[in-house]
Amino acid sequence: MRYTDDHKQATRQRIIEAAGRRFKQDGIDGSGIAAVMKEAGLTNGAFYAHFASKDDLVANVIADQLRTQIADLDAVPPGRAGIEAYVRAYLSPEHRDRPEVGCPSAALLDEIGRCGANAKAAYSDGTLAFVGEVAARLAPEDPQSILEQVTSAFALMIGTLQLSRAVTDPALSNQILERGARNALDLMLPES
Amino acid sequence: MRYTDDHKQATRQRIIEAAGRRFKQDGIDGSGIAAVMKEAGLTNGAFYAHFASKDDLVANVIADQLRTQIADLDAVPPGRAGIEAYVRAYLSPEHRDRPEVGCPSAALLDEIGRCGANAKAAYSDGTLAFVGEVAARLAPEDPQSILEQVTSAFALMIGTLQLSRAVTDPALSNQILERGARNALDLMLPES
DNA sequence: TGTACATCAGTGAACGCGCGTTCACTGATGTAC
DNA sequence: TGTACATCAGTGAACGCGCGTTCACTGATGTAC
Repeated sequence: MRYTDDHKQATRQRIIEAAGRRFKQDGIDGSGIAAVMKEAGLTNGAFYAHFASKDDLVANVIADQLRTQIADLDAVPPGRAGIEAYVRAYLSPEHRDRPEVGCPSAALLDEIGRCGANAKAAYSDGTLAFVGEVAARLAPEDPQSILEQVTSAFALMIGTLQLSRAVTDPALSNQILERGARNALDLMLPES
Repeated sequence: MRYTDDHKQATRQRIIEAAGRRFKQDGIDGSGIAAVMKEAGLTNGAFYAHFASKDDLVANVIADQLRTQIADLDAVPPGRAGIEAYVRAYLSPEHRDRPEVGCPSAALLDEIGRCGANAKAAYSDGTLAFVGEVAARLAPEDPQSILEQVTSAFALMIGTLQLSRAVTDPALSNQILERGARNALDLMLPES
């Protein structure tokens, strides 16, 4: 082996993360291979040493994005208070204004719906794991009982963030976020 | 005038509607001018006699899509029963499986968030008018009182439909739709 | 320890193609006489 | 009523450009002796 064992893996991961940022900022269709590679500090030719095609990259980026989103839950304090803070941060003006470092679902969900089978499978698996993890934090003894409601609340959060990004009146945008947070929490934590 | 007064207007409208279908099916970035014009039964050269640019078309398509969505409310019976049927039709497998003739928000909202000011303004105005009309049907005496909640329920409906389109397991997809419909109705019609 | 070598991650130019846009032209139309 | 004409919606080829992808090459690396 000419290079250290994980040198190539590290480069690959760097490309995946750069692509994640670009995709979330400009859309999947709106981001070219050359731009992604430049953001990763490489030239376009190196791309095909790491991925079979752009579709292959897309599926890997989606899987990685959801893995990160799940890993970020580790920083959330256990119980309801933690989830409440998480929802408020998700539906905050800061998250709205920085899609490139935000939730992949809010930035890309309709485009993912038009992607190929691999990308959709990666999204499906990742999202199921994510809502499962949230449910486990809210009801450790029986996560299954609230899984559907957590999933539905997540759909509300995604739609709310997208709507807040598309609307031109800043006051209305903030109001949409606030109402969305209240409703998402009501769906997930009914007796609160 | 060589042609009838509204001949050119009719062609323009045909292009806008063809573009609406294509955009919702393949995305805005994923739909070329040539493909749109072909769907309208024309050749690409005629495009610039009707629109200044693709951006100009996009803004007009978004405005037209929301106008249609509002006009479609006329077919909805007044009162809660009508809205209930509307929500169930919106979150139905039929709507999920035919994005090209469905809701523009569900098909395109994250892409609209990345569009220019004109497109976002068209979306913003149209959506405000749409939720206003829904609120007027639910609370004719005081639509303002439920406007925020109707908007939030619409966000839930959009996110739910997008999620149902991205998920690969059909049973899960249907379950997401059903739960989303129940929750959307709970948000809009609290005492039902 | 020092040198020649094999490896292979990354370079950068090139491929055909479809994009958004432009433009010289066509030919069906309603009007003028 | 019939013919010549001006209008202009629509045609289709072409523009430069960036796309996804390919490939001959480079040069830094760890290994062998």
